[in-house]
Amino acid sequence: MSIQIYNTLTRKKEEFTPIEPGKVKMYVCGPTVYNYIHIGNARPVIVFDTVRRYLMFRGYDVHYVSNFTDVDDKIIKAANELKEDVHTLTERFIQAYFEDIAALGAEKATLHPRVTENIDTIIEFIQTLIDKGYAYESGGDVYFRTRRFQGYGKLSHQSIDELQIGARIEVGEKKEDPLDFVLWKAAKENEIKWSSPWGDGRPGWHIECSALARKYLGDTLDIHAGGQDLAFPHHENEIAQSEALTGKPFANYWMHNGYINIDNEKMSKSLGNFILVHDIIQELNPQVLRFFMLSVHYRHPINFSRELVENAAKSLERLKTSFQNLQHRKEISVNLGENDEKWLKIIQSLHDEFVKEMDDDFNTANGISVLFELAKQANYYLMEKNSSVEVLDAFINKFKDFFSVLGITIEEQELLDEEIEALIEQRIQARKDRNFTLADEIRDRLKEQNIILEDTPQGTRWKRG
RNA sequence: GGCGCCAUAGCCAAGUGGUAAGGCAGAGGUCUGCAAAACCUUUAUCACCGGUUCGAAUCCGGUUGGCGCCUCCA
Repeated sequence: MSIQIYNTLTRKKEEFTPIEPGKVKMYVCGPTVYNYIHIGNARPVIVFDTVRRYLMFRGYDVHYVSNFTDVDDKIIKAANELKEDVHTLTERFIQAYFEDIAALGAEKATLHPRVTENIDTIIEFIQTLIDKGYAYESGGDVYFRTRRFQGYGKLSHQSIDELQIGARIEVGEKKEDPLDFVLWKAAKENEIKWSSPWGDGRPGWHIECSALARKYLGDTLDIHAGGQDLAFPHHENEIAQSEALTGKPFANYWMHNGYINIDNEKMSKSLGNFILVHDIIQELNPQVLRFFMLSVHYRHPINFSRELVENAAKSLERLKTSFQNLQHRKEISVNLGENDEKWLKIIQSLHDEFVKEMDDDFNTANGISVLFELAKQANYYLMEKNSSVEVLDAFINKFKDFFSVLGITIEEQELLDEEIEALIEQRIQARKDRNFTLADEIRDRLKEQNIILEDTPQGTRWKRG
């Protein structure tokens, strides 16, 4: 079996074959760092981190590059408003970005190149496009000659003439054609700038990804990913730039995640309904947010509301409870399992099922349902009188495997302090003495300290509430 | 106008030709000193109309209702 990926380019699921066996070159468009990321930004972070984790789980060596756009109009505007210099501002939000994605359980990319640290590469890229006749300088700006590139529109499946109708034509236009887009922008007064063959200025919006992807991953990527809204024009323009330059396919597989809606409306700056990750994780477990996002297929829209997230939290709780109960049982179990073979077989079949679901275009929703099946089987197993360490470990490790692919952390239970241990012992004795009044009193007291006790045929177990 | 998406139980959500996964919530039950956790039972002819097929939630056509991109945006 092999991994199937839905490719925006062909609008089909295709078998995934990397350029170099065993190695995946993956590029994900990163944030423009002028503010904290919002939960819409968080979706590709979570989704493609999971894709990466799964590819690694399947044995691939994944080279994952994600850029920082650390200079552009919005950044300059924000810096002016805050009376902060551009670099200080972007550095601040880059650090915030790392904190946010860490909370969301996303690993850092293999590389996080910044635009401002790669100006030379970008200038060189632009110059080559000019030399090849794909770009031209005009009044200090440089533009890409869109119509010159055969195949423009192939990603978004738009014909160039239809695009022409929608294209905005600005007053004082310096373009030869409204479809042309800027590669290099001449600096206005008092703006951050770099010198170039075309005068002082800075890179345009789309060029960085083409230049950085090529510099760090080569002419052709295995996977290029980003939000659906980037497909046009951003990714379309990237293809034009890169393929005009190299004459090779820019990326073999294009992946796009769906939007997040708030109360069934698109989250957008103009509607003012966006939620910052930085804020929401103050009141909401970021792991729950991640689980919530993975419970819907990545290409489908997802609706965000407190109610739905709470629902996700309860679902996740069921899995964690099952996992914790396995661990508790292991602490007090005797190695006496009778049907080990049968249980190990069940676990193996669930593993196979998980792989099958995830192989199918990273269907995390179904992957999670396999986790629930694992929990169900684990709960059945815990109903048995005897249990073996081997089977318990097999369950525990399978939970860990699956959670690790999804990027969900199951924190180990912190040990109890001696005082509480003593109380639990005291209660066990009280129950033996059938002194239930005292037993219940102790249980209530511990509950106030957020320690929940549960009595099972194998003994008393505890968990934090 | 062009390109495209969605409509599945009270809620969320898989499933893209063989007779509806999973979770949450609800109801009833089992276990338990009580509780908790768990387990069992229970809740859908898949927006509507027509067609293709031995057979469709799944394919085709149409209708209705949502929505996205085409312009900075994950």
